Amino acid sequence: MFEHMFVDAAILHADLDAFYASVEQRDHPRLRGRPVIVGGGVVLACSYEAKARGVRTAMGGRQALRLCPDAVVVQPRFSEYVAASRAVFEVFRDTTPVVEGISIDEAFLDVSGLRRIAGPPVGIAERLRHEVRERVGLPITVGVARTKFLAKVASRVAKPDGLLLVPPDDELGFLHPLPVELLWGVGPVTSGKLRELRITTVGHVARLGEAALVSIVGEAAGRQLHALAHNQDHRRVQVGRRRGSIGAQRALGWRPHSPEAIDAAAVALVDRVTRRMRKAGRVGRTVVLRLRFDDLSRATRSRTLPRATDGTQAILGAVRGLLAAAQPLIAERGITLVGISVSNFDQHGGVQLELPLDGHPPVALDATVDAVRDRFGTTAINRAGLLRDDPGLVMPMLPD
DNA sequence: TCTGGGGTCCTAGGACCC
DNA sequence: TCTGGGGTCCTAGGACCC
Repeated sequence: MFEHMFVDAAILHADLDAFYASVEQRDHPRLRGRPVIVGGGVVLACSYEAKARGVRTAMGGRQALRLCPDAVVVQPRFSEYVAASRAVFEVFRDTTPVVEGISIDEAFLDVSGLRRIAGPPVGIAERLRHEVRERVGLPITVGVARTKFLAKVASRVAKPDGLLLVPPDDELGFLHPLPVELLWGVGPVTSGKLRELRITTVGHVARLGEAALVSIVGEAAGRQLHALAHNQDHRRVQVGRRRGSIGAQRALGWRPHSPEAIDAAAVALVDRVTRRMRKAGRVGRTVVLRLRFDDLSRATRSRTLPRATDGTQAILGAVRGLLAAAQPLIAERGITLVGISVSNFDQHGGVQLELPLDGHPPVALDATVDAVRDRFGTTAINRAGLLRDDPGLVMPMLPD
């Protein structure tokens, strides 16, 4: 009985292929079939024709053109990408209400409950790919599996423009031969550590004890790697997760910068971030200043305010204080990038529900709370309170 | 003319509290 | 003379992800 529930679980990981570059190829037929690089100074995205020549995201534009001299370089059009993303997410939500967006071009979909009305998951995935192609004109790869992790790995293996089901009866057979780099949380550093120890496949990781892994990569990462390598992943697809920070940054280039120029950049960043906060209805307490220097070293300086705010002046004040404190560092190393972010969000800038008491039995209240959780994430509501003197019921959104 | 612009999560030490 | 156990919050840094 219980087993049955897990066997039936079906998760889709849907991931647009070379997203920005595909939008450009869609909108400009002359780019189709050609190596396309989006972004000049640095490669923001590249088409599969460019990838085949060794071009990679985040690569310097110079190096990219050396590898692929006939590439077409186009300037990014972010508003077009946002519009395309919205259209794709509409297709996702037409497929199932349980959609967890991961980024502009990627989401998990839980289709477990849809078998009766929509058929087996692979069919749903096929139709999803078809719909995205028809309605938005973009190629998308879908991984289908019983867990998030397997679905994500499947889409990576199936790229580009593919579909792959991890058969529930041979998950380990699929997983263990794969390179360790496909495990979540294994980047260049961890990969290096593991490869030095001749641990190159997921199967090798699975043969290690948890304690050994923890001693190599640390507590949390070690536990996670151990679990994933043993195909344990109980995370659910979460609807409506809210982000925990809002930030902006700007590269300044290599020439020296006067304090006034740095301050002007900071003012612009604070303005951008606080506008986004007000639009999103978020107020935050922790302000982080991020710096990068001539020698590529980095530093962060942070300050936590006594109360949450989205006010330009309050946050600018904090940023200026942090900048002043970092002045010796800036003078010594030379600054090439400045960024800020605000986190530690309070919720009462967000959502407040007021319900009349009359005719609202606890069941209706629960349903409302669940609806808000679905919309704003499971941590959006942490306490519900009854205010006696108030004509209605007020549920403040409090932090954990 | 050597690297963008977003984010998440974890670790570790210090201050402080019970 | 010698040192427990548990917790929270803040700061700084780092790894990783898209």
